[in-house]
Amino acid sequence: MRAKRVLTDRESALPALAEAFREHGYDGASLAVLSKATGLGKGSLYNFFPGGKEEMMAAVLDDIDRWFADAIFRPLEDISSPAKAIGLMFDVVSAYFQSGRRVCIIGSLGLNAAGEVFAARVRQYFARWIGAVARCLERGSVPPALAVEHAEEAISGIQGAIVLTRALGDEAAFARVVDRLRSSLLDALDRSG
Amino acid sequence: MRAKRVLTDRESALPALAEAFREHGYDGASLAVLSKATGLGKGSLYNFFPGGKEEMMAAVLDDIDRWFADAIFRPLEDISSPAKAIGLMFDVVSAYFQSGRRVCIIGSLGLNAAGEVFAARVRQYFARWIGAVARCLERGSVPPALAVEHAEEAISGIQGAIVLTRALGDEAAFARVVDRLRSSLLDALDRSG
DNA sequence: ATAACAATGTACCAAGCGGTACATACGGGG
DNA sequence: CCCCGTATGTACCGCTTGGTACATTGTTAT
Repeated sequence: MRAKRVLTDRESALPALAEAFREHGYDGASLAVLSKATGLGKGSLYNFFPGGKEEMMAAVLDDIDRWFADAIFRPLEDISSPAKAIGLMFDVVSAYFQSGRRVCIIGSLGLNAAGEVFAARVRQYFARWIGAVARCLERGSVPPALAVEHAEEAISGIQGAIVLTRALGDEAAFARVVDRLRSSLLDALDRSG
Repeated sequence: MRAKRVLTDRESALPALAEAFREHGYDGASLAVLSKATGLGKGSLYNFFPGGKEEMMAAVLDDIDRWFADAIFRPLEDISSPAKAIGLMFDVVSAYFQSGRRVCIIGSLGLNAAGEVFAARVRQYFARWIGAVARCLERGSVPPALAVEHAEEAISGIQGAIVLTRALGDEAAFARVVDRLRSSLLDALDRSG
């Protein structure tokens, strides 16, 4: 049994790390915070992540990438009906961001200098997401240029909805904005299909 | 000459402080950063802002509030043509955020735990902005409920455009998203007027 | 039972943090 | 010209930071 020889592996610490980075940002998430969030001492943390904070954040980003690929990008390709795929995406995203209470780590990384180290990953995350949505719209006969524009509108709009919801402390605002985005994309599919 | 008796007053330090907070966030903007950004030593900084970092940020927020009231909210009320007022707002906002290169301090304050102290101001900033846009749309005969929804769409969309633009490092994305928002609001005015 | 090794807690480090104290430099009003 | 309050640089404070070192534990294979 080589695989499960350890009681705790770094994988199982990722969700707690992600939540800590989410709530405090990269700067604000001190090792004390990360230690309390995971229940792991500094010794264990540095055993699993020899590269320190930066490696922890990198692992969290990898985890998020994997999750998005599975839960968002792949369905956008696989589901035969583009309208259904888009609708599902908004549902899944709303749940993931807990109607805007939960911050998008990657989006907020791009906002200040602390995240510059991860700039390439941040860019790739958004580019992949926009690309996936645009390709899905194209499958629904939306012209390529218009598809990209709608995809940008959607991803940008979701990020804005998170900012607005956190600022107002009003989850209903998230629902309103996201529903409007959903309608806009579905309308585009209707008109083109 | 009572007014100009001092060589440097706290007012003149505000732009540099704002830029520092903008680029590094509240946590990331250490006193060393703020000192270098303003060219003032710690002595002077604490002479002007006895309350330390928190008072500096509060002063910056006051300054921003004042600027928005003058450059955004008042024109939204005063300009007789709602369509012109909305168009101007998007122009002014695009310039202010430098097509998305510049972060919205207040929006990003809401995103992590460091900004919790300022939660009330953050909420007020967004509520006022949405209110001003909504009232302007109502002046153009857009029904109240729809006006609020469009106003939310605009403010939320602008915040999202900033996030997206910073993430992609692509100012053109900001222009595309914001133009789309502008059209959406002007269309609503057209349909209702 | 024991050897080998991963996992962990603790002590420690230099550097940086926000903030304070204070002696000095400065400049306008008497 | 001097005086007094403001402005400023510097030294310093206690504390936290990210990170390291290491001795100890716990587990597993032999």
